[in-house]
Amino acid sequence: MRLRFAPSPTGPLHIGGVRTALYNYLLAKKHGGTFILRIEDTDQTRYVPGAEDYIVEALRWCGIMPTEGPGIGGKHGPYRQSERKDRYAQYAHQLVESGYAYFAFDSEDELQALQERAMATNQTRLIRTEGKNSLTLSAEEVAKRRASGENVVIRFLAPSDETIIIEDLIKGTVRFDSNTLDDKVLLKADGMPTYHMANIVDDHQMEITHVIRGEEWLPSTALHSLLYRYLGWEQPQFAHLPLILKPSPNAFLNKRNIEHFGEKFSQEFAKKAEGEVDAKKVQNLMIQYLRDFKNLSATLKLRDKDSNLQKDIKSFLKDALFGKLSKRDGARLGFPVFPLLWEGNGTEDAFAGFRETGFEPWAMLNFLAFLGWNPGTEQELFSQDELVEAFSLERIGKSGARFDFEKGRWFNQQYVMRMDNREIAKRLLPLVEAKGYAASEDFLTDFAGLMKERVTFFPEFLESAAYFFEPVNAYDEVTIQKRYKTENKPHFDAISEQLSELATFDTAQIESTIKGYIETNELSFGAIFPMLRIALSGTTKGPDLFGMAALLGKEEVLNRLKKAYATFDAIKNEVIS
RNA sequence: GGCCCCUUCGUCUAUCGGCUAGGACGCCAGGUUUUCAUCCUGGAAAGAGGGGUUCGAUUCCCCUAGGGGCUGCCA
Repeated sequence: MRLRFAPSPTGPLHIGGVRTALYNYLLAKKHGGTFILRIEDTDQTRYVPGAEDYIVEALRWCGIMPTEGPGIGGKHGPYRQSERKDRYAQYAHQLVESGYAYFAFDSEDELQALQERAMATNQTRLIRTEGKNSLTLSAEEVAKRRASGENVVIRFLAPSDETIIIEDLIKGTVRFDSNTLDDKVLLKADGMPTYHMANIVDDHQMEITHVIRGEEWLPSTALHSLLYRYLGWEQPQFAHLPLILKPSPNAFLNKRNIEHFGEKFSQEFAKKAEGEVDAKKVQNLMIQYLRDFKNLSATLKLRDKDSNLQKDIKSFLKDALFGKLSKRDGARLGFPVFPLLWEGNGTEDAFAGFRETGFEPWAMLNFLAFLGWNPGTEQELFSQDELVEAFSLERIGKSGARFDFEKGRWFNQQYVMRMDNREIAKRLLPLVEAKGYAASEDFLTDFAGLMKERVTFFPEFLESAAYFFEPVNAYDEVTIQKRYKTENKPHFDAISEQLSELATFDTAQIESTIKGYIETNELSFGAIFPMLRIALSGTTKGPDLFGMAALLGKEEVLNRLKKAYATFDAIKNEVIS
């Protein structure tokens, strides 16, 4: 079994691509097959420097590295299509010779006119019958045009009156009427193949047995199947994955934020619109539509009585709110749609990454795996090995799955909570150093034990518990004003005193000391605990008070208590005066 | 416009003709707890509509509607 992931280096690899790579990887791994990376860079105009490196780095971070690919090696290389350029032309010409393809010489303008007319009149063969090509021109003319080196492409000659049947491993039997197929370009004027040609040749030569790819390829699979047949090659098995869709609008739209989104969308609309637009009017209309967020798709339906502006706005909102998950959605909705940060050129082209957000790679993959697949059991958390074992194509669903970032958060939280404390400590070390803090691995291990149930993403360890690494710089004044009583000051001093006398400053000792003091003096926990907590951390939120104190250490605790009580009085006095 | 795919709670989904329609995220309520979080218990929440087939349809078929994709010398 040989499977390939074949992205195009036109930008960062997005999350849908990662899922496709994952499914390919899982299936290969499960059946002892080979997982191959192939770079589909046949469009020189869309090549983006750094994109290929990004793809490889992303796969590496995810832990789903191919065993054949560019920079990796393998017997079926090279693995960049630009480096296999020579291989494609001969097959395109072979198809011409065997009558399954033809030369075409149409100019860009002619072609566009033909395509528009074809669409308007539902004809699929206009380019063939009315264009300039080796079917309509004389042999001399064709020879002359080919010799002159003018704009020549090779087009597929779609057959008539055939039914093409694809047995898709996910979608089942899919039928196409060959009369609805148009004559796709196979070999471009620059000598490069199109995706269709390159993909067939490479999959054949690389002995790919299973093509697992996004559903957007399903319509062109009829063409691919025909190409295999006409070239006399056995075709691989196909499996077309359901798409990952944008989050449901009513998952993030609510009464409070429609103004915000109205403003955001109207700015985007203005940027896209040509000519002047009445910004205020656009924004108001958008908000009006958005207000009906519970049945937006009905609201956004175009009506005859709508003005052109209304229609434009509705179309814009429909594109922005429905359909395939796109790179823009991340910035719009505040979550990453790429595995790694992509810096690009300027802010418009920069995108956040799951890695930088603090995701564990396998948590992200576990989350992505469930977007379109499920094991049929109630298990949701899978180790890498378990997922390889459980995965199968049969359990991939047919319908598109909406991206739900909240669920993604939950997956990561589960991973963090289950992670070994020392493992967390090791991962925290570089983050700690980057912040300029000093902490040992042992300290961080205990710290992880205290904090991991309170954290969703790694950076939060340091953000929500910075007080373990630096002095408390702000106290929760509201709570102090409410709960702190100056007359309890002697008690706090006495607690400090008792703590200072502890020989072993551990969680149990600290707990029994403080609790013992409260009980013997008939105080309430509520009068003491919150104040101690604020004294040590500045906030009422946080891990177990005694564990926190133990980790901080006796000296630090006594210092913090001393400093805090002085400040508490000042805060309390401020309020009174 | 044409072609193709899809349709169970807000979201991800289970169900392969017998269903009081199950689970998870999120939400709400309660409990445990020194706070927060975790954890536990409970709750609201779904089979797009219409026809068939069948003793029986969420499950099979058809139509309609809705959603999605493709329709590029992009992949």
